[in-house]
Amino acid sequence: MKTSPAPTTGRALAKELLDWYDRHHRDLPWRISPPMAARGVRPDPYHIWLSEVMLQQTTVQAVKAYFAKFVTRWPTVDALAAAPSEDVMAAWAGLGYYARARNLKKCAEAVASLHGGRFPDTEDGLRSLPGIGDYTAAAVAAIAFNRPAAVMDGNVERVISRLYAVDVPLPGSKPAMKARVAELTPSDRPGDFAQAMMDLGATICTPRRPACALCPFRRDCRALEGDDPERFPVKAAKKEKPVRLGAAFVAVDLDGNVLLRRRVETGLLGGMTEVPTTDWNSRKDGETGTSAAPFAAEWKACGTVTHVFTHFELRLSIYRFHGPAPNDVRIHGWWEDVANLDAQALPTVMKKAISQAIPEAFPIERG
DNA sequence: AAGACGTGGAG
DNA sequence: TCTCCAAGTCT
Repeated sequence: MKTSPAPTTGRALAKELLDWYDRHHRDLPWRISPPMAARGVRPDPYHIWLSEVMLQQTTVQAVKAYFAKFVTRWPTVDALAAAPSEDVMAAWAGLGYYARARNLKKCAEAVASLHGGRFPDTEDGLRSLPGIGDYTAAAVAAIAFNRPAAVMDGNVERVISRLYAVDVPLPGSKPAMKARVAELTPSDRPGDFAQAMMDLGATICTPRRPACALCPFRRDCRALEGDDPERFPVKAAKKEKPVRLGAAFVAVDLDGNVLLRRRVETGLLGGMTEVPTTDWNSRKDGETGTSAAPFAAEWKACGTVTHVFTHFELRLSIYRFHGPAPNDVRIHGWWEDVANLDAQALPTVMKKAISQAIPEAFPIERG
């Protein structure tokens, strides 16, 4: 039988965590580490904002290369604001959730034109910008501007739900948990506290097999006391993914150009580039045929591509055409040199479709 | 307020 | 193979 943990004040918990962070923080490209911060070095709000948007529902590992690419190409928010949208979308291609890229551009333009190139330094000011929600507003306010904002992301939800053994399922428990975070957040180093909570969730208080023996909260954690930390956070059950079917048409002309189109600005893969496809629906496989092709020709079936999106699974039948480019008025879009496909705003599912039809199109990415 | 919205890595 | 999920936001 375990004894109850000694009652620990929020202030003491915060100190435990910050001490842990000083020794075990991760070094990340956009982060000013505690030793540097102690010398008065401050983070670049542009870097913090850019990284936070990229990190929404995305792993640190995936973000690193994109972050480096963006800050090299667009070193300031003004530079990003001045960039063509197509360039930004192409640079974002592969990272997913493309509304983030559209809003990134809009936000940069707003900061450049409405705020003279400087980010607002309050939660409310940040929250009003495109693509900045509760989490990102609090994170940028705390990390970039040292405001005592309560930062709660998936990591913090996990840490808090375990620390207090929260039985109410997410997302219903969110407001109560955010109140807990607000209690704990110190006025002294709120940015480091937020980053420490997230590092703790990412490296110690992990979804599976948490390393509780190494946790600065191990003496205070109600979930550990109950002996089953993995039970938290409690979440609502998720639905199963429907399957949708469609066909994609990869046309290559005699000069080695591929027919591409731009998708509409909103919705799935909005504003990104694609090869012509049918609608994606639940009709039986093979029913589509080539009647929906962008032009009448000898389309050759060359297999299928499966791609899993967040809320459905897509099975695309791939068709290939090679021959003279038809002069067909129904074709909207453009013919792009195969050698130039890497510079296009092609989402992963479209790269898969093109690779299936013409394997030499993306030689480096073939595995 | 519940569903739309991508992708790739880990176990 | 398959399930989960990673620093959420918008409508």
